[in-house]
Amino acid sequence: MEYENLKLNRQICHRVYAASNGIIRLYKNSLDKLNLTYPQYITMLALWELEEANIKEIQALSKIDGGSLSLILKKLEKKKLIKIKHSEQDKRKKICSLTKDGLKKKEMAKNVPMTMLHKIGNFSKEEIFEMVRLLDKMNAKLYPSS
Amino acid sequence: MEYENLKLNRQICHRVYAASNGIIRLYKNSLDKLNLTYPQYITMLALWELEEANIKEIQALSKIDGGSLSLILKKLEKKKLIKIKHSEQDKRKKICSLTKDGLKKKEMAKNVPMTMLHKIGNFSKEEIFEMVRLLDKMNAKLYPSS
DNA sequence: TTATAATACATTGCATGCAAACTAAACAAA
DNA sequence: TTTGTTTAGTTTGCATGCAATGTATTATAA
Repeated sequence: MEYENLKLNRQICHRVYAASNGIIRLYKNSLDKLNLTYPQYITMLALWELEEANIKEIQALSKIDGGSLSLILKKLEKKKLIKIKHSEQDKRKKICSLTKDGLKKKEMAKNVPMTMLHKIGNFSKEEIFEMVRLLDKMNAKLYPSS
Repeated sequence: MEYENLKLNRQICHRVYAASNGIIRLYKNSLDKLNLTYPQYITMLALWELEEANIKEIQALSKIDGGSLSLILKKLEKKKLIKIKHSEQDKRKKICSLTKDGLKKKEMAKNVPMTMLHKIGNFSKEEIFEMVRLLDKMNAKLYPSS
């Protein structure tokens, strides 16, 4: 059939799209308790890991685009979870770091990943490993820089 | 380490999120030529498949939420790709169907799926099959109704 | 039959996602 | 040094994504 490839159940892309939206929706319960949206949570994950970083570094790790990140960081600053200061060496750069509250939130978020992993399905270790491998292969193509 | 699970490279969810955004960005080139955004394209895929359907049916197949879909369908109607009429049997329902232009666009979109599949990586048939299986397992949990 | 609940959509408010345009600072070449 | 260019971030405009609210319309229970 000429149009067979256009059927939705043939689309990997649509599955990823649906999964991503579904996962974010599922996170909402846990993240509401932390007073974080999903992209804000991803940004905090990056900062909990880097501790101190400029925006470009956060962008590279979080894979959130600069425009969105700019706004997200401002909101996190307003929530007093992070501090933003200008770099002395390079005044174009801004350096983000955690506040005490931001670090405290890390403790509160400790169990979120495991909770979520269970919620998205009963995957075996092998399945998770394979899923990670396949998604990494895809993301390597989608984000050539990183 | 207590916080090891919070590292971004441990997150399946973040990989899916990054992949979804990356894929949509990648689609843009192809979809610009069709004058469709990604969600509009997904909606058209659903209608090319269903030919005629009410909003709830489109929602079930496309997995786009009702609020967004409502607006997307209006835009597709404005582009003269679809027609929207009220159901006679049940006046709450709206029936969407393709116009000639909408059907013509199907022909123009014919090769988009294959083009995109190549762009997201060199996956073997087995890898694609496994990816589909794993994503379907996840989406079954995320969209229990469908 | 009438009050009540459920259903199908529409609308609203807020938070991205993203391309494009813009600003300021650092670099590089002539 | 002066000019042109790259880099780091910001801002803007448009299109979702989504929960919550609102509105008809239909189905149901008393």
